[in-house]
Amino acid sequence: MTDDVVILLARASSAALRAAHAALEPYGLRARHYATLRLAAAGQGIAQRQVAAVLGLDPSAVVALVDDLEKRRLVRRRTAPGDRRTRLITLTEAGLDLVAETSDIAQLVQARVMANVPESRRGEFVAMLQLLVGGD
Amino acid sequence: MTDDVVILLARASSAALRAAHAALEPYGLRARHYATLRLAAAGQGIAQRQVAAVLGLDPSAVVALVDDLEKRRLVRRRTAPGDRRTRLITLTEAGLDLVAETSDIAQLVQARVMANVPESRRGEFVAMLQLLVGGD
DNA sequence: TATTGTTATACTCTATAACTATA
DNA sequence: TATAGTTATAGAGTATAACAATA
Repeated sequence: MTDDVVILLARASSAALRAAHAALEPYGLRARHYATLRLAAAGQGIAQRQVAAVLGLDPSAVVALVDDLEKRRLVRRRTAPGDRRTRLITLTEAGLDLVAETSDIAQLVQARVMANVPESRRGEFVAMLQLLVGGD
Repeated sequence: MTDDVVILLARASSAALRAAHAALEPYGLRARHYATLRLAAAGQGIAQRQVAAVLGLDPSAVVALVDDLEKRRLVRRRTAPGDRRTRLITLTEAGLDLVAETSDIAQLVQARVMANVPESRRGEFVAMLQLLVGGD
């Protein structure tokens, strides 16, 4: 088994994405769409810039992402009060319903992705990943 | 900071790939090309199937990968003695030189990728990643 | 001047299926 | 029948630059 962390991360990430996509396929969602819905569900909506920062995407990729969700009437873009440049992504009724309906999927996928990591060490693993991607 | 392991792995992986590509750019190599050279450097060469398995790529992607390296005269395809279906990837003189010349890059990239993980815990982190991607 | 979002584009990567030659 | 490699192709993702509106 290789100990090259670049290769290991690439393999782990692609396996995790495959697991997420398999679980979300019945709902016609990709991992990043689902993550965006969950981000928008917390609080009063979220700016596209924040989605880009959290998911590690280019802002231009978030435009396409939100376009998809808007076409499916799962989210709406609202102009942020206080800064008219910023668009806040908020859930529609249908979006709220979908998030509620799929609330257990995120945990299921996490457990499946880390199935080979002893349960007692998963918190530790996630904490180290958080350190690695940056302390914000 | 999110604790979603799918998102964290995606971010970590893309950051690691960016670091690897930045370090390898002067040599005109991508991470997967460099990894393949190092795999071929160990032992009597490596079958394309093995490259696919180690790097987590589809075999058809490895064809393109090896084509690139062959065009640059860094590797050769040799028919495996004992199984004429299998092509063993072996380094040319130029390939050997390049691997020697860049022998410190892999370690440098690893250190850079895990810069925010305490040095004493990096071994642990890599071990958990190895568990996660599968016990082979 | 700097930031948010947008459009357009070129490039890379991924996934799949069909094919060959060998076993 | 099964496996290693190959070809072709469509779809998804990535990276970049330029632009409008707003701060």
